[in-house]
Amino acid sequence: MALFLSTYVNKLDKKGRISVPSGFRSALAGQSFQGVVLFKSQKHAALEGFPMSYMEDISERLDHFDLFSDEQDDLATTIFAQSVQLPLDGDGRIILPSDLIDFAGLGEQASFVGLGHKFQIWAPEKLEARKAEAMSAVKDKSMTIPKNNKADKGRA
Amino acid sequence: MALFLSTYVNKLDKKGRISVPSGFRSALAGQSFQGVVLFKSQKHAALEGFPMSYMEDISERLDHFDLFSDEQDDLATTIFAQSVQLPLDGDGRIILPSDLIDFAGLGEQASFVGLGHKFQIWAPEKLEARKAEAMSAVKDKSMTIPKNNKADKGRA
DNA sequence: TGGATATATATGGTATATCATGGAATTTCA
DNA sequence: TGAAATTCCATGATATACCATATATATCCA
Repeated sequence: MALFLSTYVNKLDKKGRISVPSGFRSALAGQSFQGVVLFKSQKHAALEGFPMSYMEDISERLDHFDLFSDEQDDLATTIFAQSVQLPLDGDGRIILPSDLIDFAGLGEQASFVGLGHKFQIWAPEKLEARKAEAMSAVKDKSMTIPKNNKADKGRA
Repeated sequence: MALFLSTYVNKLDKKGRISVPSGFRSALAGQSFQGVVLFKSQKHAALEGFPMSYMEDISERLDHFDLFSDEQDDLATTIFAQSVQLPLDGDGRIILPSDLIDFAGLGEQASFVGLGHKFQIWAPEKLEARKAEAMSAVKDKSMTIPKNNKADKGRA
């Protein structure tokens, strides 16, 4: 599997430890860094999750700005400074830092939400509201998915 | 790890000694010079930090200016002439020169801020405001991350 | 088809290694 | 020979690796 798909609810233990769903782990196969990168969502009380390769990609793209430019500085501070790198332990778990647990309002459980090349982590209660909201937005605005532009294929 | 990620707060002792976060040290693995290069930021009361290999990259960028042009001369003087090379000691620490400590306004603690290929060192109090500023700038100006231009690949 | 056995995943607990930090000892250089 | 810088060592806190169990899923054989 190359994509993060569907939703899984797993338990968070006292030490902040939680299993990454097996399907998500296989999406990470072949990565140089066996683990995930997380940061606080700008829009929701949730965490954004990426594979390391995606962060490296972002870093390269930021190099297209002038060094020390406002854009490079602001974007890098917003993205990289706030992100944490969490390695998988031998059993496929990660340890969530307590400030991220607080930010997302996680209790005994957390939902892993697959979103293709990235995923999110939510408190299960809050996720329900979010899903309803997303579905009604798609419906009301009759949203559709754009054509795939082949010329663009290199980077999603 | 190939990138400088997240923010770590470490202690500065009386001799100006401070631990480089372990994650940052592994980003330096494989470098010919085991240590970092620091210089004063032009925009902030903070220090800019790079691995030695990246300084060569900066040097290449300066080659885009004409030799002996004002720009090249000024930038080179600002960056290269001011930078200090700090080796890691046996325990992964560096010693900050006192003028850099004063410039950044560091007290008992200092924050290492990961920004991808580079990092910054801040007084923790000042960093909070900076992060808020960066986040609102990204939001207000609707900054986005440029697509990766493959034609550019040779030099990022 | 049914039962039994294997495989993989999620989860809980414990032992071990690493890291950050403070201080002392030794070296270097003026 | 004195001051500064570098190296070395000790320690508590924290994070990492390890092991054990349970639950579910898949496989195999009779």
